[in-house]
Amino acid sequence: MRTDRKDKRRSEIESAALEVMRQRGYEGASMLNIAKAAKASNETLYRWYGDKQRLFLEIVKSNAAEAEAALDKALAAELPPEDILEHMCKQMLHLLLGERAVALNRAAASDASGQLGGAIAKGGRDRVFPKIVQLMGALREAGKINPPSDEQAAQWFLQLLIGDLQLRRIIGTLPQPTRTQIADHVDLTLTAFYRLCGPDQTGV
Amino acid sequence: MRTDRKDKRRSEIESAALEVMRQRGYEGASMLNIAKAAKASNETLYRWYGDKQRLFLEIVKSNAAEAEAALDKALAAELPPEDILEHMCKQMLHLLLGERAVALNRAAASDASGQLGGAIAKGGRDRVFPKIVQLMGALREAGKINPPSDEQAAQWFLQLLIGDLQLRRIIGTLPQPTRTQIADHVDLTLTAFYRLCGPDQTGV
DNA sequence: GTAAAGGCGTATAGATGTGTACGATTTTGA
DNA sequence: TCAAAATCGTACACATCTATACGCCTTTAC
Repeated sequence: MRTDRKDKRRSEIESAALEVMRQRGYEGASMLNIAKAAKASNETLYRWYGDKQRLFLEIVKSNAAEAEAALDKALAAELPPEDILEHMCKQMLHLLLGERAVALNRAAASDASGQLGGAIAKGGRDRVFPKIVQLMGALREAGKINPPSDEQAAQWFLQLLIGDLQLRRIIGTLPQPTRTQIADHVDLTLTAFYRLCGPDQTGV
Repeated sequence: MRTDRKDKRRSEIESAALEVMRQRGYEGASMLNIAKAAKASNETLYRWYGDKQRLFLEIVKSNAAEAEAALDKALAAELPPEDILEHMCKQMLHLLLGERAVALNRAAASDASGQLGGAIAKGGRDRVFPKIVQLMGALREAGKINPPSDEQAAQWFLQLLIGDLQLRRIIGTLPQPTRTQIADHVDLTLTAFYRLCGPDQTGV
């Protein structure tokens, strides 16, 4: 199989895995079910991935790579930092509350070994947080915020942005938000964030 | 079996179920494994609960009842509302980041039907949120905060308090916090919260 | 063009889970 | 005390999953 065809096949299989997982949960996403859904042989799945855990590990990794690229693109834009922040808010909410991330987090919650969770953290929060700290530094230097520290600002920002939304998505009590809902939530978040970290704070 | 013995047995079985779930995940927590751990017969488990999902539904319900009672007790204390708030912070963090709640949320994340998640929300957030709104009202009347609305204050409060801590616990990348860590986080949360909603806000 | 490699579909052995059944033992209730 | 009910331990039929194997067919490499 040529490299590009093989890459395409891998991504098809991984999409199928996520789709089965979405419909039947991590438990129901057996290698057999995934193979059927992808019209692949389970022998191929075992040859390529070894076992179910490593299959999902691969998915986590490629998902993290995509997400990081999207964020980097937003961060590299030639815009004032407050516009970048707003843009990043929307992107992160779409990413974190979308079907893929939700499915992967569910898989991680189902995985008693903690390997999937570790991979998600390593490819996700651990990579993203420093970038947000940097962005906070840029905002501070632009006089937009005046937080106790950039790290503290980043932490508050993330808490206000995500809060328990992701968890509620994962346990299935919150539907995927529409673009409008995301925009509204971003407005609220930014209002609160600038109120909390704005430069016009008394007693800082 | 006398009622009190039966209640005790039920709670033993439910504890065993959570312990097996903690060690082997929702997938590994089969009725057989739970029965072995509880030294019960699987016939008894099926007679009492019907199936695995309903077993965990029962656990969710009894856990929610306990949690609500604890919160009510804190809320009913004869203290100024800001002391009640601080007390409630600690209690909620202990509750939400403790082994029981984490295990149940993992189970809900593994449950494709969404029933467990629904039960958790119904017994948890849906009940707790109005109480926090009420507490926010008391804080506002006491002149401690001046938020856009009590609901908004409650939402910001919850976001600042919990943020992504619960999710990180659930995917296994955050250990159970110590009492000291919880106290520190409560301090930070309250600082941020009063900064965000305090009465000395400009431009409210 | 042809041989090698690899995927597909199916088959398989072994392990495990679900839900039920049944005798032996214990507990309950009168 | 004694009969009824319930639990325990074990067994069972049935289904499913894991991981591997093999023949068939397509794709790749030379």
